[in-house]
Amino acid sequence: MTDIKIEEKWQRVWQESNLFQSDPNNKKKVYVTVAYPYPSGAMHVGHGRTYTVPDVYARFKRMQGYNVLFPMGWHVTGAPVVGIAKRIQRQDPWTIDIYKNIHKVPESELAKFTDPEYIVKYFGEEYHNVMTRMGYSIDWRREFKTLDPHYQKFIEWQFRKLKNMGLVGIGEHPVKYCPEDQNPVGDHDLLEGEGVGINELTLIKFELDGNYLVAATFRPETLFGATNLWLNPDEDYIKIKIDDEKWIIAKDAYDNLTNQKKNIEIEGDVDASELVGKYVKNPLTGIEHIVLPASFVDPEYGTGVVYSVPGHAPADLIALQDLKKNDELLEKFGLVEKIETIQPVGIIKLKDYGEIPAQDMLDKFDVKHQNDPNLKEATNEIYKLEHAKGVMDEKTGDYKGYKVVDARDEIIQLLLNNKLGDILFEFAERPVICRCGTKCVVKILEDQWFLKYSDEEWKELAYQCLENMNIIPEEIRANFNYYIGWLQDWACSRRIGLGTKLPWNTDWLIEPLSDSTIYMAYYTIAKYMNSIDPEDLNDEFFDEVFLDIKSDNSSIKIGSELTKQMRDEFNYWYPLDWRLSAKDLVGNHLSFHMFHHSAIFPRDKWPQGIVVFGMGLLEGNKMSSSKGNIIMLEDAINTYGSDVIRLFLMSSAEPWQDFDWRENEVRGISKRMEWFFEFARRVEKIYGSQILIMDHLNPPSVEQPISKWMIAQVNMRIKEATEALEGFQTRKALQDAFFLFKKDIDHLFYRIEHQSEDEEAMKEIAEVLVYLLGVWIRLMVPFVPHGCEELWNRFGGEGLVSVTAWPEYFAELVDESVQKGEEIVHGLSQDINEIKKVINIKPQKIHVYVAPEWKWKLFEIADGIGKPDIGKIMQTAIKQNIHDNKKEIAEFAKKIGKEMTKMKYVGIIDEYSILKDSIEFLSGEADAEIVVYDEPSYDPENKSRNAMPYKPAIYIEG
RNA sequence: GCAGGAAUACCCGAGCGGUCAAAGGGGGUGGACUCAAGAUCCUCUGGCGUAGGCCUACAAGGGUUCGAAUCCCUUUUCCUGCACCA
Repeated sequence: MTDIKIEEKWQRVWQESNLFQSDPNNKKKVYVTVAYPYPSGAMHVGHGRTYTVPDVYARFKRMQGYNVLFPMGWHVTGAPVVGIAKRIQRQDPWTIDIYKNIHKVPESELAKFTDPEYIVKYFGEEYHNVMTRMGYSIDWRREFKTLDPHYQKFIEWQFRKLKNMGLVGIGEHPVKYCPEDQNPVGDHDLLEGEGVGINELTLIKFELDGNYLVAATFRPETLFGATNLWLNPDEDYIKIKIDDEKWIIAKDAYDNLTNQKKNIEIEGDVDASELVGKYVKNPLTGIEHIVLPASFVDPEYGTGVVYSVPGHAPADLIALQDLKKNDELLEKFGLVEKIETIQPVGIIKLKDYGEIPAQDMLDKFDVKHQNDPNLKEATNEIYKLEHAKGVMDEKTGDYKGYKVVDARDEIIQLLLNNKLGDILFEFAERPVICRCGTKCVVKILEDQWFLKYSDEEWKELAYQCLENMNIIPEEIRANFNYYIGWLQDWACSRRIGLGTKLPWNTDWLIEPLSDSTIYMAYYTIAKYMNSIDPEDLNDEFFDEVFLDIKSDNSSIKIGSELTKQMRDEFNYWYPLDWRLSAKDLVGNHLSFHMFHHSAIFPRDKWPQGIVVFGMGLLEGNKMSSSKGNIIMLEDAINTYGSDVIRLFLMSSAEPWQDFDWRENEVRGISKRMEWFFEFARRVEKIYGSQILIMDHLNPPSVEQPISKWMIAQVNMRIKEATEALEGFQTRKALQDAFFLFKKDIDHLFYRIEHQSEDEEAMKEIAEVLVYLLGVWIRLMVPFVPHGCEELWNRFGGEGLVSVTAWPEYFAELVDESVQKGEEIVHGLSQDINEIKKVINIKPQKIHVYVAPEWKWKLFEIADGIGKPDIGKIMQTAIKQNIHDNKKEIAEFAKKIGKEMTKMKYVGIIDEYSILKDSIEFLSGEADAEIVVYDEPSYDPENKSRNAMPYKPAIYIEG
């Protein structure tokens, strides 16, 4: 690893020389941002990856000569730390344990964590420190917190703007809610019921003596097939007064209802048994239905009142059948005669099913009784089928021929318009339990403010924004398209948490995903804010800076010179070139990013590109701080040094893929990096005197094939790595710039081992090595900045390598025939070894024959034809009269048919001299004398006929 | 359920019509070096083979093509998101 002292030294040098403070100038700019962190805990290695990627890119672009802006801020708005502070306050052992042992917060600091703002301040500073220790090239002058008053002015401006454009609305909204905490809850607040959705049920009012038995249903269209109501006589029911109506519902259903309806009062208990046997009126058909007892009715679900459609609901049908068999119960409620007349009614036609589809489902799933577990599946199946394919039949009057979905929508409207029904929200699954242990309910929040992402014109702008963006990886584009279409109105106001107040209604806070959509614009002027009174930041000011909207000078309180400077700076950096964020933010943050930019800014300021991150794993398992399955970045730095961590994180997966932190592989990377530094020492030794790297930035001119080969490889690696980095492919870039580069060098050393005493040859090699070293240091700077800075300094590099030019790539040096030549030598050596292994003899002498000229010609002909068309190859060859022996041509042409597709033809190569040149190496490898022939003057077994271009023939003498 | 994506050798992963028995890393094997361990370097890591070859392979099945891990269809399995958590 790079010594931590050395890393710190360079970090100091960078900061002191203001290397990463970027201001507008004449150069071309690149502006890259990554999602600012929500600092509610310490930074772990997953965060390390997230912030290293933009740093690598920023460093790369800086070396290419761009003026690069890479800023950072802290997203401290939101509710989580409020909850954390509360839990710390009440000494919750689980929370205290995590903060003490996982986040390593000292006791004295922990005491202050009862203040949520202190928590984000504490971890904001910790992030800043760790980011500095990681060597990130951030312009810290632009650092801010989202609670800074200046930023809040910016957010207020943004929201007023959106509201004036008619893109903010007000309405009702159902949420998961904890009655104990009196707060909406998110998935992370739950002990149980994560990811459970909220369904919308229709309430149907069945009149009974001036009261209503109110049933909840997903399928109001089945009202036409209703035969009776179900109550559970074992449960408690109550009468409530709601507005002017009296409803009868289960007692357990009250909690949910009371959070969704206004003006509710409990009037008293109702004995369900007394209702059994009475008749209620169907609000849609006017038909009277009897109330019957059923044990399957769950008093907590819906209203605890169910209307029965035995024709289409398997549960109702089986319950009815059970009841008919239950003489005891029938006796008890005096239902014996009344029940006889109740028969299922089919009202929805379904292909391949009979008159009573519910019966078919009972049979299909073999449901035995109303508490049978298979019942749920039967219900789901028929629901899906009828929803998708069902058609209303003649018993449904006006709705005859309607598709189920359409009939349902119309019936809901009809019921609501005539006050015959209502809406109730309910969890799709239960239980949903808050961390405090309380059962959650669905609550309707009123006066909820929305961002109207459903607005068609706004969507259109977002689509256009997307269309002109670079998306990495490109496959994610389809997701964006989908999400932009799918997004509905987004509740953007909250009661709880830290944040900016809604400017027109200060009872509400702006929700955190909504206050972080265009803040990249704010970075461009953030460095000016120290000298500005936030109260002077009015809308006219922001309009002028960000939108070039001029207003009369009197309304802007900032000096016109300064205002202009900020406007120019914004116009210089914007549009944003790259936005980096996590994969799970595609459907919200990143999409909002496009929505808001496209609404507020003119087209030339719309964002240009997005890079999406994958997740982090630890030894194959998901990282999770709550489960303690996590490695803190600071600990990792102390163990390995930040260069190793950067190199590991960038090489183990591409940014958008999941990476896996494996201790074993991190150690492997550490060794590899050591090799890199060791290489520098080796070069120094071979070179023999002080290296002045500035004199070797360009490739030396060389004679030996192996030197030429090495220089070709280096330039190829430069090209590949550069292209990879342009597309944020850090892993591929490192494959080329590091792993394959190292392999090439290994090969070089291996190949020249035998000539280490040859002074003349080694002099040339030394030149090559010093050139290699200079290239390699520069290629590695974005990944391993500290170590490279140190090497650059040691070998007389001018200035800081962090701002030295990226290595140049010389296309003309990537000579395919040079590369092919080395491939031939290597391939020959492998072939010899393979034959040795197969024939199992100790060779005395190995004879090598290169292909005669006519074979090369034939190869060229075949290459020109392009297809393995033997006939055509033959014809052309004979016409050109390349060889006398037609039989040999035929034989060889056949061989070519097979071989030509297997190798890349790069033209004629002087194999003879290449092999001659490599005899020492080859005989060392084969452990035998090697003789190379351009004519087969000695060939007792006629092996020379096997010779092919790029594949010399071999004869091994035992 | 809806939407998007993925399936490659012991593991992670590259490859996206011929140069593929398939890059690179990890792990394993044998060897060099060493008193030894470690580190480092080299070899091998589907099967068979007394001449560089052959056979079987890239989830399964089918198809297009002179030729498919790569293109098309079907099936199976897995992952991610689905709204108020940033």
